[in-house]
Amino acid sequence: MVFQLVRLIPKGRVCSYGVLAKAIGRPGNARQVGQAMARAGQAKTPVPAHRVVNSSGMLSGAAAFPEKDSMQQMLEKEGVPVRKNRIVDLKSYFWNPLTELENE
DNA sequence: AGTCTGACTGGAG
DNA sequence: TCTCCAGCCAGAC
Repeated sequence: MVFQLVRLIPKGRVCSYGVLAKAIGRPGNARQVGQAMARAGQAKTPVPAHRVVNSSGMLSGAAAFPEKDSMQQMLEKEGVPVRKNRIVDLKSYFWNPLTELENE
C-alpha cells in the first residue's frame, strides 16, 4: 500500500509520513509508514523513500541510507534544495496525494 | 496481556 | 527556531 503510493511521488517533490498515512486511509499511522519505509530497501520494486520526510520537512530517515548524506544528495539532484538535513522550502516542493492526485 | 521502541505529529514554553 | 512532552499505532520480546 505505502510503497505503491510512495512510487507515485513525482521526481523533485516530497511528502510527509502523516499525509501518506491519511492517503492510505490510516490517519495517525505515520510511524507505521516510517517503519514501512525502513523496509523499502527489501521491496521487490524500488521505492523513492528519499522523497518521504516528516511534517517539518526534516530528513528523519537519512540515517537509514547507505551514506549518511545520500538521501540529501538524491533530493538535491532531483532539484529539491536541502539545508541542515531539512527541506529548505517544504511547501513549494510538497506533494499531497489527496489533492494533487485528483487534479491530475 | 504488559512493556519497549520507532524514518511521526502537534502543541506549549 | 529549538527543546520538551504527551498522544499515537503496530511489531518484537
